[in-house]
Amino acid sequence: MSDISRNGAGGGGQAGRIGIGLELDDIHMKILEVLRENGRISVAALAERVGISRANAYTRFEALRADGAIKRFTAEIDHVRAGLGITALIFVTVRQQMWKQFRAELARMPEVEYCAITTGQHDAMIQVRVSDVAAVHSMVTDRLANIPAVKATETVFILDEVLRRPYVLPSDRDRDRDRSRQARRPAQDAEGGVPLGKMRFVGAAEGRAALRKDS
Amino acid sequence: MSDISRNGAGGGGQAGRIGIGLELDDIHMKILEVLRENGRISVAALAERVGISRANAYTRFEALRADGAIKRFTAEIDHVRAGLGITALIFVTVRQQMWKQFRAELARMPEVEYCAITTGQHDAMIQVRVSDVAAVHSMVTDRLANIPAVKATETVFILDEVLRRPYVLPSDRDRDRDRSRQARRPAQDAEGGVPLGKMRFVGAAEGRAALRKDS
DNA sequence: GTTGAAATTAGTACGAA
DNA sequence: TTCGTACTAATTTCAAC
Repeated sequence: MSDISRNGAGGGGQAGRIGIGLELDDIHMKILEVLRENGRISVAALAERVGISRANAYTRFEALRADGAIKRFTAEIDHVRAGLGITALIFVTVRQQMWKQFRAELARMPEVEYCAITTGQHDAMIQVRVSDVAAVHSMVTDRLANIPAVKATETVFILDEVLRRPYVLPSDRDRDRDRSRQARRPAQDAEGGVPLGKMRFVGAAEGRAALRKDS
Repeated sequence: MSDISRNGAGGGGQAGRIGIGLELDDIHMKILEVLRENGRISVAALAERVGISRANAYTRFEALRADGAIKRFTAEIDHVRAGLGITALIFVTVRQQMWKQFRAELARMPEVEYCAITTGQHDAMIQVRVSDVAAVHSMVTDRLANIPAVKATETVFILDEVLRRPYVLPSDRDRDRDRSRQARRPAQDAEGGVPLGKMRFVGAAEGRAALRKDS
């Protein structure tokens, strides 16, 4: 329930994969598509929606679960209704060689919903859900500041969550690419190249690349 | 499937709520707790785990769904296994009075998994999942840069996802507060106050507060 | 809000294509 | 592998308490 890095969920991609697992074909993808929208659908209904037999659906369903392609099923909760109306992002600069401690402390903070290690100015981004702004303040100044591993933080509040897709899959991209061929390419070609404003890519700070796994 | 702001998911809290809906008691919370960990559990098993009768569980389950406290059930997919090994965060500065266009364009980008409007230096943060780094580059320079509403972007890569909780609930905080009373308070009191390093809170830029809903 | 029994549906096993 | 079917177990609905 805490450390999901063993699933290779990080951006690196080459971490923690022993063997390929199963090859995912189009039908597997279709199954994932249905399941991400409706995690409680019965396997029978699932079979019908993707156009395979019930027995086949059970086999594939189990295979996807066993392989880890499906990590778990979950209910999406409305945080406001549940009493957690405030969401904040805290960008954390972590002292080198103290990641392990930082991760351990994170696990002890139930208000942390998500934490990712990033490139750029800061080392990690954590998303917290709390009941009021005071709780954010206390979270940052009392709890995070007390962790030796934490060098500095920067906090922003989330004013609105515009979009949350259950899970993005490659098939979405394909659909989009098809759309792009008809509608979007012309617009790009008309400009004769890639337009650029103030687009910044921010690389990793210092020698952090080697520290990815429990350093 | 796209705009979740009507659920009042934003940090503001006072947005979009017509009436209170149902009062959530401890048992409701327990149900949510179980369901966020195992979205496919049968209602019968759920009833047993929270210590109520099946009929009661069915009633409450339906009520939570109808009320919107449970927004949907979903399967968590391993993006790497599904072919999307790269995750990036793109911080976007949006031209004022063009939020509507920005949101519309977002909906057309299937690789965007999450988008939140934030306070601070940038106006929005979007999380994208793609198959390779080139796709991030093309996403930023070709697609985002082509949107007039986008003034500037800043991109960081996610190296590792340390933690993802299905959903944070207030009961977690309670449990934590109990733990704190025994273990954590002394440490704080011993220091005689709130310690402070380089902790920054970043407020909203310009006059963005008024623009929260479809401006 | 609970229990128990009927109706429905889900999950499993296995032979055939 | 996949499909179809028959079998068994479980879930959901609905009744009375």
